[in-house]
Amino acid sequence: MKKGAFTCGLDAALFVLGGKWKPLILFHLAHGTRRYGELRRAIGRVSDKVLIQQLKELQADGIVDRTDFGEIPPKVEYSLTAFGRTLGKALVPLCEWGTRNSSGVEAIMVRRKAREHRHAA
Amino acid sequence: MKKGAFTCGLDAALFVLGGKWKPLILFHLAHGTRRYGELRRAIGRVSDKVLIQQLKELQADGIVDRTDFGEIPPKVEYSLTAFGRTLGKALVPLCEWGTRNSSGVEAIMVRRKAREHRHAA
DNA sequence: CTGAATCCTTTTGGATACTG
DNA sequence: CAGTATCCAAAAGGATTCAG
Repeated sequence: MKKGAFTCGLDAALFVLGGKWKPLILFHLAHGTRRYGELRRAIGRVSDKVLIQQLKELQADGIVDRTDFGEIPPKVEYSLTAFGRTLGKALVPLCEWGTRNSSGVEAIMVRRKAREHRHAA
Repeated sequence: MKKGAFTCGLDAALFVLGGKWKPLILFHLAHGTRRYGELRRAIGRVSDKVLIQQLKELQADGIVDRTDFGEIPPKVEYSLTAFGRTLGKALVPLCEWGTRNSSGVEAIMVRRKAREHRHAA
């Protein structure tokens, strides 16, 4: 490894869970194994394409496990690998921060939308 | 507040630091006040436009403070607000995860590039 | 039910040149 | 030094449709 690819560990972590829905996937799988449709409904408004794509990446990256029961009708379960669980744990404080400051963050969201709106005018 | 805008705190936190360089900005400012050019050099390969844009958002969101000394030549300093520091702290475990698993993450990066390359062929 | 394939829109980031 | 303005390329996400 000739060069440090990342300036800090944060970069490395964010590189792994870059993708709009990955953190949410981690969050839901941290609570247990989920079937595909189950996961999709839990996350809500996300397209199959994107969900599948991100699940595949997480799988290729060794974060999630995919178990295909090879049956008809199809049944596939997703869960976290041991590695994935360590990442999930590192995510907890951030999750707690968001929970503690949820009202503050929602205020931020409102202000951002207001700014965008002004800019659109 | 009729609806929970976020399914979990994680979403809220990620909403705030969404943007390629924001985590890195947090990281560098967590170690102290920085002048604009200083920050830019610390981060490395980032354009003025994007850095300024993200700094402005972080400022509008109450994460960073901007102090313009109103002098010639221009001198502007950036630092974290108290709120920003709490977010910085929540980021630490993730940073540590990345550091502990840096080699693993670099391996992931290599494999991803290999996949992209294969796909390009 | 799980997922692949295609097309399309939006968003994001970057290069460059210019200003007080 | 610390930005601003414009233009542009790339990537990411989403809608829809189809298949085993």
